[in-house]
Amino acid sequence: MKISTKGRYALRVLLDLAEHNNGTPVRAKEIAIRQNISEKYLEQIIGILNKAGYVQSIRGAQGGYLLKKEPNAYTIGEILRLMEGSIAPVSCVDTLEDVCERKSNCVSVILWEKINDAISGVVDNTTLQDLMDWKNDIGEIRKM
Amino acid sequence: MKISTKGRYALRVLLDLAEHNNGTPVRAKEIAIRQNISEKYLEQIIGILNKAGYVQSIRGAQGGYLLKKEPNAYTIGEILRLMEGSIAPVSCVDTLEDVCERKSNCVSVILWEKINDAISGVVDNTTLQDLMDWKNDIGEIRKM
DNA sequence: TAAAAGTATACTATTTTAGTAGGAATTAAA
DNA sequence: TTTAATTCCTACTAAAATAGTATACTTTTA
Repeated sequence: MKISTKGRYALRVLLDLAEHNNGTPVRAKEIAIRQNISEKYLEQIIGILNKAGYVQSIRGAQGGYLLKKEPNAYTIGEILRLMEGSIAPVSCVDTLEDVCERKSNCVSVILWEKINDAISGVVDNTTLQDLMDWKNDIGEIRKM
Repeated sequence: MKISTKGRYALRVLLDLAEHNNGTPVRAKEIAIRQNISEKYLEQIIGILNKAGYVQSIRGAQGGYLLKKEPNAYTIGEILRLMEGSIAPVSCVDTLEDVCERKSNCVSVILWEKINDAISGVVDNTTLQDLMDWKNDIGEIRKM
C-alpha cells in the first residue's frame, strides 16, 4: 500500500524543474545532486516523464530538461499513475484489466471503489502548482 | 499501492464468519473452501486475527472459529492495519517510525497526509456490518 | 485413543522494487 | 573537427516483499 520511489522521485524532479525554471535547461546531474537521487536511476525516471511529454529534453552538451507546461497543468494524479502504473488499492477497481470472476457478487469491491475515489479525489485535484504554493507557505511559517 | 491478499482475505474471513454465525464454530477448512483460499495460508491469517482478539478459537475436534464481537464493532481500518502493518501511502506519514531528515521542508508530505486522511476517512468509518449490508443490497438488486 | 482441529514456525518460489552498468547518439564549444 | 558534455537506451542485478507450502506438534472431543 505504498507509493514507490519512482512516483515520489518523479514529483520531486518536476518540482525541482519548476523551481529552477529560468529558461536554461536543467541537467539531470544537477537534479540528482540536489534531490539526492542516484543519477542513473533518475535518468530512467526522467526518461519516462519525457516519453509521456511532461518534460522537454535538450540533448547534447549544455542540454538538459525543461518543464513543458505550466505547473498548474500537471495533476499529481496523472504523474503518479504514469509512474506507478496504477494507484488503485486493488487491481479489480482499475479501469480495464483484471476481471475477477467473483466481482459480480463481491462486497469488498464497493469498499475498494470508495477508497479509490477518496485517493483520486485528492490527487486529481492537486497540481504541481499547489505543491509549490505549499512550499512557499512552509517558508513563510519558518520565518515567523 | 496495492492492498495485499492478507488484508483482502482477512476481510473475507471475517465476513464469512459473520454470515455463518449460528452459534456453532466454523472450521477453517470450510472457510478455505468457500472462499477459495489455501487452507494453510488461511490458517496463518486467522492466527493473526485470533492473536489480535478479533475471533474466538475453539480447539480440538468440532472446534473452529467464531466472531468475538458484533460486526459493527469491527472497523475496516483496524483490520487492514493489523494485516498490512500500515496502510499509509508513504512510511513518513505513519505515526511513529521512519523519521526522514527531509521531512521538515518537504512539501510532498502535505500531499501524503491528505491521501492518508482520505483513505483513513473511508476505512475508519466503515465496519464489517456495512459490508454485510451492502451484500444484502446487492442481493436485492439482483432479484429485481 | 484416534481423529479432528488449531498452533507454531521454517522454508520456498515468484514478483516487485530499487537501483547499477555500459555504452550509443547528439550537440555545443574549443 | 575534435572533444567534452549530455541525453537516450536497455540489459542486468541485489534485496525485499508477497504469497504461499510444508512439517510437526498440541489440544480436545467422540
